[in-house]
Amino acid sequence: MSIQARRARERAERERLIVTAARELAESEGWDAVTTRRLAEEIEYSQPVLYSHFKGKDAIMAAVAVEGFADLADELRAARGAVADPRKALAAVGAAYALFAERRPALYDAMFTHAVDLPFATAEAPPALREAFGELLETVRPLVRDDDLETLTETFWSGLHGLVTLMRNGRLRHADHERRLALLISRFSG
Amino acid sequence: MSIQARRARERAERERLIVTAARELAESEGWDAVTTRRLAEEIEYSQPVLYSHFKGKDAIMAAVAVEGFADLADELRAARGAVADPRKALAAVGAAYALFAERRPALYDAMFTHAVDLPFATAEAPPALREAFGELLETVRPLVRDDDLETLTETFWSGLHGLVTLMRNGRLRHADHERRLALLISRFSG
DNA sequence: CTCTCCTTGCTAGCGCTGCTAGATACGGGA
DNA sequence: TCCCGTATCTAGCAGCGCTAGCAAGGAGAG
Repeated sequence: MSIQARRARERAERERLIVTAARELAESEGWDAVTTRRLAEEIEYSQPVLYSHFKGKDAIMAAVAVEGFADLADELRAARGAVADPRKALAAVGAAYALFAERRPALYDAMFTHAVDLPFATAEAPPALREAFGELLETVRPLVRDDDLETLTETFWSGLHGLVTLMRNGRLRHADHERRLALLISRFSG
Repeated sequence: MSIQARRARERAERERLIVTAARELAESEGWDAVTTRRLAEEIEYSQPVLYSHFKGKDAIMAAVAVEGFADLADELRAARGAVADPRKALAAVGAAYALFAERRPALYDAMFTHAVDLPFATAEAPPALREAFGELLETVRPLVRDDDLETLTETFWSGLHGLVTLMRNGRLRHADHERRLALLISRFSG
């Protein structure tokens, strides 16, 4: 029994190793550099080992994305907890969100641009995803009057997501980033 | 002289053929189906011909994206022109934007998800891109007091873009799409 | 302690991708 | 009619995600 336990443990460790390697490689050289051959070399195993852990490359990226959502949730929670006033909390969380996307573009891409088949707005969504959205939800809650909390949060989130993605693709003037962010937050503070 | 003119004309026609084929193939079967071999077969020429017109596949996608921006500009202009009241115009343009993204997802992807190296918020941006943004700008203009027209337009645009992209990737509950759109517009109408 | 079996990871290769070098055929100008 | 430049094609390269089938290792039975 304990032999199987050890094997299961080692397997789990190697799975974490794969996800971590994929994430670090993507963050340092971009997702184009994350090929199955390169990834296999990085973890010092052969290619087919990857497929004994994940269905395919997409599944590895999805696993990285889930990690990303956990990180995002952490950062949003920290930002929200640091400020007492609800309006300032909204601003802090919005800024934290934008900063996350700016500092970890590859991770953000995995979370939103790739990994489309990750279940999200359903009951089967991984806990990390629900948690990240939950942080936004709790930030918006004190500011909403009616019962449209979820809808309002989704809309605010869309605003943030639009800002950071258009920004990253050079669609917006780089200089006015802070002003756009402040403007978005002000429109959702009332 | 006229021989060269004819040749140049034929060349231009074939270039249009390539872009149109790429666009139709992407819209009917998705961008994954748009391979250089498939595209060559579609236009009834060999693969290398594509490279005598465009630097690579990305350049073809960028050309499709520019066409997309022209289409988007047309639809936004029509929506804006159909309504006199500025607030209703904002709603109409916002709805037209969302409808464009919903009805032509492959085209929207080419414009925003792919074709990242397309110059946008600079002087070198293709006219179609400036025109599409200009439509949003003119829609927002009557509603703005201060001199933050560009920043406000960019922020509103980000909101729309965020809504449609998160929506398309299953990140938002499908049912409340209209309410989110209305909410975004209301926040930018005041 | 030895033998057997099963698990585990490897080598090799398939069909595809974007892209290009070199050969070929075609058509205008002398 | 011949020549030459251009335009186009055939064939192939390196790399991709993924997998079939083989070899080696350790666990369990006698």
